[in-house]
Amino acid sequence: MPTLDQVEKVKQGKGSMTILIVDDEIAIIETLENKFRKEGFNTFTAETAEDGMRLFKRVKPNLVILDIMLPNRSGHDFCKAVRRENDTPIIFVSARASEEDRIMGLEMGADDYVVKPFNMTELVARVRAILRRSGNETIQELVERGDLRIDPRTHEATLDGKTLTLSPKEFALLLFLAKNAGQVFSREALLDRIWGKDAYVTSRTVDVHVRWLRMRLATTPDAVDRIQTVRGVGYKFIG
Amino acid sequence: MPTLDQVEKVKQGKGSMTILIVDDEIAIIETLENKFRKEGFNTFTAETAEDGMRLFKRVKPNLVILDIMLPNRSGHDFCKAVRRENDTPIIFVSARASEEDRIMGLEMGADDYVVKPFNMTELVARVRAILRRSGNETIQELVERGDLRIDPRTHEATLDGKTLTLSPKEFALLLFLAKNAGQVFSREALLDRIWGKDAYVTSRTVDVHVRWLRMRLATTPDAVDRIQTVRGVGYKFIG
DNA sequence: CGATCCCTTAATAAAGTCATGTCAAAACTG
DNA sequence: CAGTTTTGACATGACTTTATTAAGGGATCG
Repeated sequence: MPTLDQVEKVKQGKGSMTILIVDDEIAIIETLENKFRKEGFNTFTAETAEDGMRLFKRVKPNLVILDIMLPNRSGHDFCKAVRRENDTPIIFVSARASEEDRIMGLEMGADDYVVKPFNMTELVARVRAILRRSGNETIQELVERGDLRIDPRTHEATLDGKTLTLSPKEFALLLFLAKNAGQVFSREALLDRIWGKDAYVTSRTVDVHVRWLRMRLATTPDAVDRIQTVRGVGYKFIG
Repeated sequence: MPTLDQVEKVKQGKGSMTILIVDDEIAIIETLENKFRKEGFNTFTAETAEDGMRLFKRVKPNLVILDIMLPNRSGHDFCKAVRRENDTPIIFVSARASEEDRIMGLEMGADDYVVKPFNMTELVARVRAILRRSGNETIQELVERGDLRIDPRTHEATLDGKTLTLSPKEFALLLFLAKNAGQVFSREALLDRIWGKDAYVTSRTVDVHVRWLRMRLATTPDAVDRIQTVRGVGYKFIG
C-alpha cells in the first residue's frame, strides 16, 4: 500500500525525489547536498532537529539522511517525531557508531546505517535502493512474522506468546532479517549492516549467531527453520 | 595434493586481492608492501602519480592506498583519474589531516582516511573491511519469462508458481540465460560470465549444468525445452 | 573487582556441489 | 553412407561451503 508521500510523489512528476539532510556540520551538509543535487535529487537541509522537523512537515521528503549524533540526543527525538508522522525511510549517518548506537538505530526504524567517513557513491546507491523498495515494506515499529513478534521499542521478542531470551546481537540480527523477510543477505552484507562498517571480524561469525538464533527459535523439536541457508550466498528469513 | 587448477584458483581467486600502493617515501612503500605481502595480498607500488596511473590501468588493483600529499597535488589528480576509470576503493594516507582534508577526501570518493603514523594491523583490517564491502552494491532485478520467474533478491526461482530447487551454479546460469533471452552464448562465453574469468574448466562442464537445468525445468514430461542447443555455437534461452 | 554473559575464533564434522571421464546418440560432412 | 564432430547422459570422487561444538578473551553489570 502506497503511503501518502508516495502518492504525492507521483503527483509531482517523475524522477524528482526529495531528500532531507539533517546534520550539524555544515561541511557535511554541503558535501551531501552537492552530490545529491548532481545526482538529480531535490534536497533540503537543516542544521538542527527543530528546523529539520519543520522542513519535514512542509516538504514531505521521500527520504531523510540524518546525523544521529546531533547535540542533546535531538537526533533521536527527530527520528521519533518522523516515525510518528509516517514511515519515510531514514538513513542514519554518524561519526562513530558504537554497538548500542547501531542496534538502537535499527530498533528506531532506520532503514540503513552509514558510518562516516562514507563513500559518496555508495551512499547514493543505498539511497536509490531504499527508495526503490520503499512502498513494499517499511515497517516502522513492531515486526510480526507468523507467530514471531519482535518489538524494538520494548526490545522484546516473543514466539507463540513465549518470550525469547536474546543477546543484543541475536536480537539485532533477528530484527533485521525478519524486517527484510524473504530477501537474501550475504554474510558480508549482514556484517556491514548489523556489526557495522568498522567491524573487523570473520564472516564465519555470522554462522555462529545464526545457529544460536535457530536454537532460540526452535522451541519444539519439529519447528520449521525460519532462517534459511542459501548456499553460496547467505541467509534469509522466511516469513 | 591439489590440482593445477586449484593452485591457479587460489592464486587468482578472491583469496588474493591486489593492492596498489602509491607513495613518494620509499620507506613507507617498503613497510606497506612487506606487511601486505605477508598478509597474503598481491602488491604493486609506485613512487609517482604517473607511474601509479600506468600501473593502475595495467594491473587493475582491487584497492589503492594513496598518499594524498604527493608533490604538486598529484595525489589529487591521481585520485580523480582513478575515479574517472571506475569505483576502485581508495584509502588515503597522509601526514596531516585537518577537517578540511578529510572532507575533501570524502568528496573525492575516498573510502577511508588514515593519518600517519598509522598502525599497520589496523590498516590491514580496514583494507579487509573495505574489500569485503566493495562490489556488493549491484541491484538485481526480477526476471520474468512466461511462467518462469527468477528473483535474485530472494534467490528464488518459480515455474508456474512452483518453486524450483536450484544449486548456486544452476541458479546463476538460469538467471543469466533468462535475462539475455534469445541470445546465443558459446560455452566459453558462459564460462566467462558465470564461472568467472579465473575458472579453468572444461567447456563440457557447461553441458552438464545445462542438462541439470533442463531436468529441473521439465516439471512435466511434455514440457517444452526452454534452453535450446545451437549446434556448433552454444545455448540460448527461449522466452 | 568478581561473576556472568556475550562474542569471536578455530577445529572438526557433515552436507552439498561440481568437474571430469566415458560412452552413446545425434548431427553434420563429404 | 561412413566418418567425424558435437552433444547428452550418468556415475563418481574431489572439493567447497556450511554446521556444530568448545574454548578463551572481553565487556558489562552489580
